[in-house]
Amino acid sequence: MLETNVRVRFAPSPTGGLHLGGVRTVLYNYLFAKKHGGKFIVRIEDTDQTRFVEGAEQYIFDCLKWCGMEPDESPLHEGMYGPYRQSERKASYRNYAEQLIENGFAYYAFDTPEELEQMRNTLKTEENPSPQYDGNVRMNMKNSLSLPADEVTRLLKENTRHVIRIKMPANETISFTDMIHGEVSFESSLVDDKVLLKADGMPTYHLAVVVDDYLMKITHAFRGEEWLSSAPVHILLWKYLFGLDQMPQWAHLPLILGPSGKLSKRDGAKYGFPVFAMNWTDGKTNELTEGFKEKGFLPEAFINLLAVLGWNDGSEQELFSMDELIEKFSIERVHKGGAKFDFEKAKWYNQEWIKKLPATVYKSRVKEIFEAKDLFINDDAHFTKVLDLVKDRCTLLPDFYDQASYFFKAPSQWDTDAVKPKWNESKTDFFNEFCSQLEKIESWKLENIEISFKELAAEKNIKPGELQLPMRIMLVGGKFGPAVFEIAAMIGKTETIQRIKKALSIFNA
RNA sequence: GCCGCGUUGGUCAAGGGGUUAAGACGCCUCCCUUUCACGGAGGAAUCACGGGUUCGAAUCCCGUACGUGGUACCA
Repeated sequence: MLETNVRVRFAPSPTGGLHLGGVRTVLYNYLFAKKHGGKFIVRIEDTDQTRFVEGAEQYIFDCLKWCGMEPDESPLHEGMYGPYRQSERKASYRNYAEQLIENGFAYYAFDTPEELEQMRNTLKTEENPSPQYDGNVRMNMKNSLSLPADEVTRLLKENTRHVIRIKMPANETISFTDMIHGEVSFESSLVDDKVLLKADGMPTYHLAVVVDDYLMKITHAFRGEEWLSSAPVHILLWKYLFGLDQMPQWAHLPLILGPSGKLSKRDGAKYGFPVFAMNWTDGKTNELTEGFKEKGFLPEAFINLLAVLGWNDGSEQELFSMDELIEKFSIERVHKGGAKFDFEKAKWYNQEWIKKLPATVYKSRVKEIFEAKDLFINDDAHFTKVLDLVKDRCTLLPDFYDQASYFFKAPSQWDTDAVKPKWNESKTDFFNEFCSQLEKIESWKLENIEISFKELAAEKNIKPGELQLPMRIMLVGGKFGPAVFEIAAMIGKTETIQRIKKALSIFNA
């Protein structure tokens, strides 16, 4: 393998949100490039103006940035092989298409959309619901193969709308070696004469990938498995245009599936999990599709869970940082079969990464969540301490609000059902006296509070355990959170006493 | 319909002729903790089916079923 000049590319069309499968395709490209000291290129495939969506390109770059996968070359950082948007390379494609015609590998086709539809309708049968424009029908259509030469010249001269189609050979077995699937082969007679250049002069994907991969010196082409069926067209184009020896090595990545079949935006709404990397709002319908970021995922976790959805290094390791992935990734170990996305497991990865990373890494994001709920933080160091204290209990970033807001704000509701059944006067008495004891503590530390609490409990002959739960409810409002004395130590003397007194009045009301 | 690709517990998966068929998520039980988690110890649950080949098949071959992608002047 040529390690020195590996060049891979991610080639999205700017038509909407970036979903799981897309991010994983980027990731595998990125990992492969970094592992081999190569370049990771992003090329925007915007050859279909009808599907162009405002803002979609910027959105893609935002997602890549959030994930920590910055391209070496892209429309934003042009390298030596620009431009990096296919719409801006329009001029270069036609020559290649015409070169194919000259060599007998392609032809002009003048059929109108209506004529194409008519052909499909008349040829359609139950056994063949979607007839192709292929070797069987092309001589009955309007193209430079079926029409007399002078007629073709005339049509061309009159600027008749036309496309250029590849002429699939009659009986040829087209095969290639996929880095994941191994040897894959197709019969040329079963593949249709795909359009290469559209009537508006734009190339289709088929022509554009081949030409651009060549021009951009792409060495390895990784893409979703949905492309496997059209691979024979690409192989042929490489053979006709640049030579098979120049062709990149292909890898067709397995699909990521949803709970019931293929993963769709709908699944997200239906099962309550994100499918896009980041929030995406459809410009036309104004419909918002939630992203992993906004759901409260850490990019480290998102990358990790995507990496192992269809790949593993053969060991028992489950948690990988980006650097470890770069070190250990190998395209050959990518699975052949599609994998069903499991949100429960995805959450587990996030929880693991929250535990693993120091709170300083994600503190600003948690702070934003707090602020969105009108809880403002002024002491950052203290905030970090609190987050580190409660992070074992959080799976998604918004969980921090439930797990930590009471450190900054006294509870306004109390789980009285948890205390009332066993509440009595002697306990009221205890807590009243405990408050006076607390007043006397000079060094407000966890141990001192706990000692004071236990000594008083012994004196009053009450089991400390029976008092801890009420105390917890007093301080946090519910049955959750870290050790009570830890909480008391954290919120301070005055606040602790205030909360106990307030709760006492509620419990005894 | 045709073509391509796939198929190890519910999910992600290791293993690729001889294994008690790893591990993880989820689920259940117990321990820790008089909160909730974390952590720890256990448990239930699997080689899609049918034929071959072989002393021996989850592993190799062939069928079938199922899933998935393509079958556009979309990518």
